[in-house]
Amino acid sequence: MTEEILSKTYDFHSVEQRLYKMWEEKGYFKPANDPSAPGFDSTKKPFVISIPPPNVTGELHLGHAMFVSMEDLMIRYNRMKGVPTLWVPGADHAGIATQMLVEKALAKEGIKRDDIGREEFLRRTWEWKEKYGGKIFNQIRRLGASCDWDRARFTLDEGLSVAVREAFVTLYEKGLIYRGPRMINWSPNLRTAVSDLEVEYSEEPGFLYYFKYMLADGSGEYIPVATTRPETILGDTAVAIHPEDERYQKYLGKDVIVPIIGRRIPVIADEYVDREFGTGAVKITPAHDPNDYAIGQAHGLEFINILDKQAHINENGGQYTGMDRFECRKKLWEDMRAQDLVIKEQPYTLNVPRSQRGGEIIEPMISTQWFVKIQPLADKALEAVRSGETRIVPERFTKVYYNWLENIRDWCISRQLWWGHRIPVWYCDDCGKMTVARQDPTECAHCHSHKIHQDEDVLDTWFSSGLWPFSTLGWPEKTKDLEYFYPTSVLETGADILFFWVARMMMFGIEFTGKPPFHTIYLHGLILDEKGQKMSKTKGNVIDPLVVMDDLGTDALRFTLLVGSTPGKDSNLSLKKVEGNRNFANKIWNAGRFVLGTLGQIPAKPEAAPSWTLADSWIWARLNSLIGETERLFAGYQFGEAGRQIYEFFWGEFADWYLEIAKSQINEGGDRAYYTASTLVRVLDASLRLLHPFTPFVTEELWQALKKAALAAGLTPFDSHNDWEDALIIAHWPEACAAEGWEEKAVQDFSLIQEVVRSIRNLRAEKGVQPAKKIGAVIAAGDKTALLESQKATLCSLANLEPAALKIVTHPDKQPENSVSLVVSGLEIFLPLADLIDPVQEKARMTKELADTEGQIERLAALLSSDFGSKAPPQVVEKERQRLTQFKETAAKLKQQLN
RNA sequence: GGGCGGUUAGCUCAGUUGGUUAGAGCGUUGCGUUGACAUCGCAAAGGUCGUAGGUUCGAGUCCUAUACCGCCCA
Repeated sequence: MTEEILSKTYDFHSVEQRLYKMWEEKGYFKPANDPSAPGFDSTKKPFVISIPPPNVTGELHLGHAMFVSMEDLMIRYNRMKGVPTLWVPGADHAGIATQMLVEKALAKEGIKRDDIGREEFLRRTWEWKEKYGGKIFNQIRRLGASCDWDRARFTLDEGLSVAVREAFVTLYEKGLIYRGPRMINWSPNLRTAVSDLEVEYSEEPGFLYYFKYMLADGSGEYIPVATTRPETILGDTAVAIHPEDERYQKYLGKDVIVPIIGRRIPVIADEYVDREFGTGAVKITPAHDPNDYAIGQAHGLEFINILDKQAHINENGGQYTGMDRFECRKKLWEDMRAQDLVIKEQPYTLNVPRSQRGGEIIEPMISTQWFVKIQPLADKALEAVRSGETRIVPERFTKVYYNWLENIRDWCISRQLWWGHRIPVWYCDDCGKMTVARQDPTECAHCHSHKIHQDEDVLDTWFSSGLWPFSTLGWPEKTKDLEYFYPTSVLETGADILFFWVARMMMFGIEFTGKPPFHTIYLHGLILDEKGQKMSKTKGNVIDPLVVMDDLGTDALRFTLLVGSTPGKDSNLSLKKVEGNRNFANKIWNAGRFVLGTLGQIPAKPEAAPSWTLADSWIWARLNSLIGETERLFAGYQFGEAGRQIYEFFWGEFADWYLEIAKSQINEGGDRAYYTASTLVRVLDASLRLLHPFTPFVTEELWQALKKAALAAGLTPFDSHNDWEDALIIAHWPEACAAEGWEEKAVQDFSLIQEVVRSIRNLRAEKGVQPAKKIGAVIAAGDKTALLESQKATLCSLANLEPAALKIVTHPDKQPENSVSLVVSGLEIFLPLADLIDPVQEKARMTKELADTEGQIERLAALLSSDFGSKAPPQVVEKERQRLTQFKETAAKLKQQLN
């Protein structure tokens, strides 16, 4: 008897938090083989994942839910396989995002960050972090993440800050970090530089402005020039033409006059100029356009910066000084029109650079910043993937990775923010030289002056994230964790941060540890809404994972995310799907409830050795083949497909068929009941093990009940040589039993029984036989007579036949009277339903069936006599030959009945 | 401009070494409920796998071209 009464539907509310607490308290999230614990075995290869650190002040979204589900699946799978696993959690300080958040909060109090100063601002940001920083961790816990919380790290932790210092100084010492004025992307609102990656380009309607560049010689002649950004005219230092452009040859070497402000600038020739674009002559603004910057350098032009930090016109803008950039655009153009310098404006689609954060228009500017000389690092990161040391899944992203690293540009790492790792460089007020140090210096390394001050800037957040896989394990210290757990195993994250994060970890990992930080990069796609659109607050189509978990359960959400897509592909999520998987969780629950219920109805011990029914053998064979398939799919990172197959097996085979048959087998009592229960327990156990990485909560809860009841009944788990473990989370992953040779036949035989049952059900439904009404049947089974005879009980219960009226014969003496006949895979089934049937209709049905069958015969005969017969592999041909034979039998029987 | 992905049932998607009548869930239709589950069961309808060529005994699957949608890079 089972003591436990399980609720009729699975109540995830009462389960999830309790189980999570239990797992954590029992230490299951910690590595089974810990280098700091006694009995450590350094020869065991661990499985390690570093979590993609979410923003410390962030809120859980589906992207998080996706990676947590995926990583937890891999971790749980490996843990169950007995591999020591470590999943390192943590959070990212997210410089820009967090600073913006805090500034916004301050703004509500009417405070600007400059009002309170750096120190106070940082104090308040830490306060904010302490207050809200734990939130995201708790939300990740709700997803069931089995990470080792004791090892949780934060990018601004002391240890990680040491790592950042070490990395910066090392790179500096190797000459891979430099400081200097370069063309960078400036975010006027944030008043900081951002990297190339943090700029997004959007196509927007605008104008191409045509105007006159008057010659300086007073001839009244002009060169027509077009631009999309007239305000940059203020910073023009040349007009360029193509060297072979005959239209403008005559102006080469002459000077022209910058409109309004009157500066004399040269006309130069450069191959870069596109003769087809605009007028064929272009203005050159070396300080505010990346292409012009290159030309400016090549031709030794003057670089005139016309913008200040807020993108207002600076003192170089003459009468426009102090004006906003867009205001200046208008005003300048009006003034030029007044002076008859304007030719025309033409509608034009612009490619506008916008900030990834906030969306404001980014200005290319020259600014003194810190850079990483990236090519040497990129080369090594390329090589690691080319050599196969690190593999990218799905493979097609390999090309994207190559492409980016092959064309990479130096990385601007300084940010004019306060929240972040301050650049470890001190400037001497006396000798002017720099001191770059791991420890805060008290004096200048060159002249020993004490008048030094630290660089005001902080590092790009991704600089510290790039160190994540090893900084979290203790680097640069040679900790035991680092030694044992590094390199990590799989890096799992969204395909959208391949460049931002993954590539940078690869570069830094190899540079600082000599090893790529992981052997596999697994990328998942974006989660879109059910129509395939990006979720956004403005569109109002955001699905909040916390709400979904509240409404439908964590397992349902996880299963949906895991099974909903294939590697690297975006997937559309709809609540309908999650609902479907909530139903699946409930199905698991109720199948479990049924199995538990049977355990009270069986004898304490069997009397004889087991004799298995066809159904027992069938479900066992199917289970074993499922285990093998799952193994194969997991090895190829095909988690979604694995989940789908387990789902199909559990619902479509175990619950729909085996459970139904088990009911009558249990009713037989005695050994039959005992061994049926034992099969139920073992198949359920294995299923729960296979499902656990996908749906950890419902499986654990049910498994605990199963274990208790099975122990009471003296039944073993799936692997009968093992005892029941303490918890499913650490239970052994099932291994398929070696095939013994009977499996194929059992599956084939059972399929035939299924077909017979289905066709009887079908005909009953079609003819409107009362579902509760038991009917009789005569089955002429030929060489399958013995098989059918042995499955009489099953047939009766599944097709609702009257046992006394079911006759299995080899051949019918004559067609039973008043019966309707069915022909299934060479068998003839006669059902006494004549009174329900219109003979004309019946004849039409059979005629059609015969025609179909003969069509198949024709098709197969043609196929077999074609080149297929001689060139296709023998097994394939044989398979078709058998089908042909069966169709012929069927046709013969149909003909006989029609006569 | 370059690259990648998608196009399979009304909808959302599976379908990884090419094997011959293409699968699931949802939705639709009909029937069904006194102990596993109505968050359910049984059954049915529904697809020339974007288009055009090609390779092959055989193509949803490989190749070429093309259309449309989406993404990335410039």
